[in-house]
Amino acid sequence: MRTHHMKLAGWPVTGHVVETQEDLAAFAAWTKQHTHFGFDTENTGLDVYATDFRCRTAQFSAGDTAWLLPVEQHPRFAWYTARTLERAQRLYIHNAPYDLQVADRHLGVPLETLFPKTTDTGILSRLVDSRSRKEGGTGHKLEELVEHYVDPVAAREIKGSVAQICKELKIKRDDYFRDVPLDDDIFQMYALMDPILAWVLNKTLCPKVPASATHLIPYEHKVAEICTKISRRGFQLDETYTRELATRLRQEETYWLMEIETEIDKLGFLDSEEFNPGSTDQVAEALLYMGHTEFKQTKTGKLQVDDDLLEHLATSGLYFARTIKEYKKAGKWAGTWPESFLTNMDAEGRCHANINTLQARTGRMSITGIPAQTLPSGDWMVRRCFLADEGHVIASIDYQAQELRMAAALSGDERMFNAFINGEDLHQITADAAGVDRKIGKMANFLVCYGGGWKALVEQAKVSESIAKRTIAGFNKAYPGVAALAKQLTKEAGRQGYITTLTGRRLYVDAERAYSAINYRIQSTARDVTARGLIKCDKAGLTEYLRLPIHDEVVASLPKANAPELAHEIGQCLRTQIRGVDFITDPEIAGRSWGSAYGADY
DNA sequence: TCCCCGAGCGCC
DNA sequence: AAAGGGCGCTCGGGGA
Repeated sequence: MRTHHMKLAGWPVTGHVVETQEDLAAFAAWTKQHTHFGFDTENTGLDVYATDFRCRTAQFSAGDTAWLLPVEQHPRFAWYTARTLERAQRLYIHNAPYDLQVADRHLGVPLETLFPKTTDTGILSRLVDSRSRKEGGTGHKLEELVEHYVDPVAAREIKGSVAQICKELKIKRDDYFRDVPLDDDIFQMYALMDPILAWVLNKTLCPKVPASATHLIPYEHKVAEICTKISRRGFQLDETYTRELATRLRQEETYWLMEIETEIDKLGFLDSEEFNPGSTDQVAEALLYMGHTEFKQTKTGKLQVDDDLLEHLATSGLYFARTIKEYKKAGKWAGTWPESFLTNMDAEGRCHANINTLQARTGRMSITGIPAQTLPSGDWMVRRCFLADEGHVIASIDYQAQELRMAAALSGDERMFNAFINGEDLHQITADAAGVDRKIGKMANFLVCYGGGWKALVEQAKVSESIAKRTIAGFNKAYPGVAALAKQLTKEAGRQGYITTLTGRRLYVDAERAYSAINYRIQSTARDVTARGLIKCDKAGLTEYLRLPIHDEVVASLPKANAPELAHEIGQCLRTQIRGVDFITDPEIAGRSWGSAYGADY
């Protein structure tokens, strides 16, 4: 057994390392004295479902003492880890979905056993302040939180120690954790400190959760548990189709690259070998040479070359603009979607999206790994990559106008409220109030909920300044309650620096953008509508069918035979009422692939 | 060489 | 009066 003596915020902390099987007796004796543990694992990587993933070590803490077990060295170390996890009454973990998926898949202790007794300090920190470092918050990484709340020096030393070694050895951080020998002192101290920090952060953060939000603590843990179960199940990839799609897009990219070279050669002023069509700067330069001078500027003063401009130039006959547009699109699509799906796929051909249940500053979820929330919806070719399970079909259950209904519920605006009750066309109402097309009325409706003004409408709807002003004024006339709410929340945000949502969540609002407050309240409360729906689905035993939550929509894989009933049941679970406004859902059943919900045959 | 940022674009 | 909100990912480019 090896023992490390360390310091945290001036206090001594002790870390013990199990080195041989004989050391296990001392570890077991220690665990018998405690019921609550900080917990953490070190592993070969971040993708728990990768075929070469291994759990390397497990660490427990109680108060100022921690233990490390070299799980990868002997099954008995893994066995003791699993028994300790099962026996614990309470676990404190930073970013529990990760470590609990490790325990589930690699230590044989299911999520269902551990999540109900876990406190995730990541969740606590987001309830205290949802903002990232960049947005002026504390951030949510372990090191960031420790630096802010516990001990800046220790935070820097811990983080710095590994960073420095990586620099010396000229390796990446990921490689270090995969390859470092488990008897390395620096590694051991780093690993031992983490569960101690989780323990300390729990103590520190709990009392800082605003009173209005304390009831969200168990709720957010339930939401995280459900989403972790969804991640664990994964979404079946159609590997053959996905490979073909990736290949085809790369071929298109190559074709357009050759077309670009031809165009550049024709010009004769640039070397086509040197020209990089992926560089916005160089494309702008080429366009200048071609005599186009009508550029907008980006906020750093560069010439703006976006889709709008290229499309405009292409339709007015400039083939070069077309080639750039198509080249960029093919490459971007290949790399962002099918190729990334194939990289993320596990041995059974399933993709495990990483669902961050409280990622956005409004509490909205985000999905990383496979960027499932950003798949093109105007075209089925990318969504076609994902399949319902064998014998299943895809179902999509989404809320009807979730955010606009939330605007009605939160503002209590009579006209908007009645429009939903009577099934009137909200977009037409705005349009009529301003004397514009329905399409523009619709844009204005969303824009106001996003805190936007007439200038944004000019950009988006391509209308004149006066029409845009008239439309926004029309909205305010049609729905005065929404305008009043926006004003009231802006004032509230300016006065106290934050707003509180209907569910009690505290959201800080930047003083210089206080007008965002209404959007924050709408978006955040809408997020909670979906999250509460997920909890109802879980209680009804439907989680095994869920594949992805996407803001105001849930995607599911349902057994073909009773897909309609199950889709209806999910829809009923998601449905809710707020202040008399009904949040109704549209269950839709498609075919085997997700693409079939967007027009694909299969 | 690595890391961070801006620009651009996909979604709700 | 005016103010478009929230994400993730890719690439190129500049600085360390």
